[in-house]
Amino acid sequence: MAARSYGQYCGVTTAVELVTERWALLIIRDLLVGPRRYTDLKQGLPKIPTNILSARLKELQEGGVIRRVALARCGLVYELTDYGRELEPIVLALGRWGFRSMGEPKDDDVVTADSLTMALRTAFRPESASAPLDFQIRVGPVELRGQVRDRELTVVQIAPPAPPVGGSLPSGEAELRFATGPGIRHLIAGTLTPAEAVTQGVVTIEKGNLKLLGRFAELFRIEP
Amino acid sequence: MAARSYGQYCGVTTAVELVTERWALLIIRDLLVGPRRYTDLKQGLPKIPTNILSARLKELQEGGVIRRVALARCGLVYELTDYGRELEPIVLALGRWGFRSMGEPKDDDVVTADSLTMALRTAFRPESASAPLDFQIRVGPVELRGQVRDRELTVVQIAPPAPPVGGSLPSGEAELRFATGPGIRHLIAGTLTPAEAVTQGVVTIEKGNLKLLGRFAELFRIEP
DNA sequence: CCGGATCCGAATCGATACTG
DNA sequence: CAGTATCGATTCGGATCCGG
Repeated sequence: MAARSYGQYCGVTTAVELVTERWALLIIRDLLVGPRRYTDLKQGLPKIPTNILSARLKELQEGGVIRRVALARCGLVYELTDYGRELEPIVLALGRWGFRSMGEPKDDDVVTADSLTMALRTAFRPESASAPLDFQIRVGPVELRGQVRDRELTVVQIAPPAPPVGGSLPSGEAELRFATGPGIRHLIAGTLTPAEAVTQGVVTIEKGNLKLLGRFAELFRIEP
Repeated sequence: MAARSYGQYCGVTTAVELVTERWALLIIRDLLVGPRRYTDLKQGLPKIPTNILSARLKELQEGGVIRRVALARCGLVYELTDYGRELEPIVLALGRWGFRSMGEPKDDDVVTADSLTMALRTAFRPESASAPLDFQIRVGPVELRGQVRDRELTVVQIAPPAPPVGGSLPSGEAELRFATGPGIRHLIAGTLTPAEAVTQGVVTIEKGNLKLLGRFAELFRIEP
């Protein structure tokens, strides 16, 4: 199992050995949203083979990046250690960087709740978040509730059938609710105005108006 | 060749597909120091198979991360594109993060000029660099000249036999010159004082004094 | 259903040899 | 110098199976 060594004594190399093996950073991405059980991770990473998931979880534990915790009569969860959580700015920066290389999605590409949550976090610009905003975004079956307060973003995942586990839904209704798809990236990139996004069907406003969508587009942006 | 897809439409996933395949980030690390020819990369990454180096260089070009440039009658070099250079803060952050997990070096671990250059960059703290410093550090056969001016660090590699290619050596002599080994990480981590490092043989001062080594230790630090 | 372990074919990687 | 070619060693992917 021991990762084949790169044979260098160097911090970058050590980090690379710890977290860049196949699937490892995506596991970390999902754990940055919150603790997850084995099955959650498997669902959030539909294409990961179970033996690889097992192996990575084991390696990440040995590396001190994640921890396996038994919840009181609620099963097991994996969560990031403090050390692992320090990867957050790195993963967010990678997401921002990679965003600019996203082409069109392939046919079987999926958007998961965790990946969309992290995508919102990567695109969030605190410096533009002087005013609060409550919104709800839906991409396929994934629905998220976002709340911006005091230049901070909170995202809660809305489970399709049951109410959310753990965290409580922010009280009150979202001012803005919209459905969208892959084309949302043009709004985030600034290559489509909110008005264009709506007229071209990239975004469908279910509640609220263009002005609120404009606020959203100011808050979440990754420029080239 | 085609990297097996992770099947997710997400910026983090895109970045992971572009730069986390085996050896890719180490190639990028070395190119962050400067343009390198194929043979330079091969020497700086002694354990990389040549077919993998070829494959990665090809993939990174296709991803727009690096570029292949023909130098006027001087052969070919690979260099980062502007897009690729934006990975610099990410690689530096990864190096800082990984530093804290570096144990003792394995027997066949090497320290290369490029890895040591980047290590200095990862550990450099501009906020502590109010005063200038000229130093020269040697680890095994690798010798580097560092210059701190206006809270900025410049590192030049000193080739063992011939004078450095391209950049010119900073004029004047270094105030501080020392030889060291893997144990230097204890000085960087702050778990060894400069005095202890010298008395324990971790650092051998060849020119300058303990006070100057103390300045070095303030400038280059990664705390737990 | 949760949390994996096992097995096996396919793809990738590593080491070496070789070439324009 | 700048890579290709080859081939055995590893790892990955997909499916199945198992204990609680």
